[in-house]
Amino acid sequence: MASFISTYENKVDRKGRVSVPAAFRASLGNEPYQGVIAYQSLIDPAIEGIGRSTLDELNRRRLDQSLDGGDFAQTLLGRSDDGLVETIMSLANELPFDGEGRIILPPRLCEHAGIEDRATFVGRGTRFQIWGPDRYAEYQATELAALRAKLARDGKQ
Amino acid sequence: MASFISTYENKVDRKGRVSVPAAFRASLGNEPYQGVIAYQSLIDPAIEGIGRSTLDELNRRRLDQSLDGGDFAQTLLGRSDDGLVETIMSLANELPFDGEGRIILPPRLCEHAGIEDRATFVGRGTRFQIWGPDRYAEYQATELAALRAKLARDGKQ
DNA sequence: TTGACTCCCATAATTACCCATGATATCCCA
DNA sequence: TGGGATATCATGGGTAATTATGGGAGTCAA
Repeated sequence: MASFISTYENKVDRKGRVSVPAAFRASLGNEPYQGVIAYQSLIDPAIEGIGRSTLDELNRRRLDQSLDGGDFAQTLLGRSDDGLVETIMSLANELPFDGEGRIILPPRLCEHAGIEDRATFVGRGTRFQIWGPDRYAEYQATELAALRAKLARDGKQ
Repeated sequence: MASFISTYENKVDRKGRVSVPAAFRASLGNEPYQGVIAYQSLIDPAIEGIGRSTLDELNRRRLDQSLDGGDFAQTLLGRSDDGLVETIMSLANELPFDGEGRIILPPRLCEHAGIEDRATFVGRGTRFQIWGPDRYAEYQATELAALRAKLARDGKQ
């Protein structure tokens, strides 16, 4: 089970390459395919990252579900739900590691996240995110303040 | 498990050929038959695509289901459901790859999807779609807006 | 012959693979 | 415990392979 924790800031070089933090790579472990799946967050101005095996498992279960359920029309025409999974699939990119554990961030994703020459990798447990460093600093400050306020409120009751 | 992800826009040349994105071809993997199964979507103005093995798996399960039910007439004469799957089978085309991984889109399908000189391949996980680029841009914008609205609503609760 | 299609080759751009470096962290042994 | 030797990591650049795309020669049927 992949567990992504901590935060790392790495450089994006002229070819658009970034090193995925070694700890994250280790967390992806012995997956036969070496790389990550990345897609734009629909909530934050950031990139979401997961392991390839997580994606395959998700698709396998979806296919089994429709076939086992005898819902063959769904297998052929899709749209089992609100379309969230299918939309993510269309937005997702397969980013293989090079020999040094780097990936190339597609321009579309960099634009969405406001990433230029530096990228912040943020562990989120089962997934991770990639942010533009400035935006992330700002976001994190807000997030922490909100959480502290919430805890203070709950503590008083 | 074949996982079709990401979105690619490729040219349709004068002979009607389009390159199937290399990532999709890799996803079809070592299937003995090199090519794709394509049929018109009954929901979207687009072409649906799956691998040969997915089609075979689907039909095998349909056969199992009717045989297990002891409904041999159905096995031989058909019409197990509302006819939807059987209609799709009649609409489906087997499109082989040429040496460079291209396919030729049948005129009927191009018409249905509004494809002329460019085609957008959209990964949908277990299947993929082929759209006319303009129509897809429009469709995706709507789809994303709806999802964001839904996520924002759910988040507030 | 005229199309329609398949196979083969050419090319430009992009991407993957290889090796090199400095910095940091880790190990090992006195 | 100290300090040199050894890995590991992030980073940079050059070269080879792959991809998307275009066109021509050959094949088959009408």
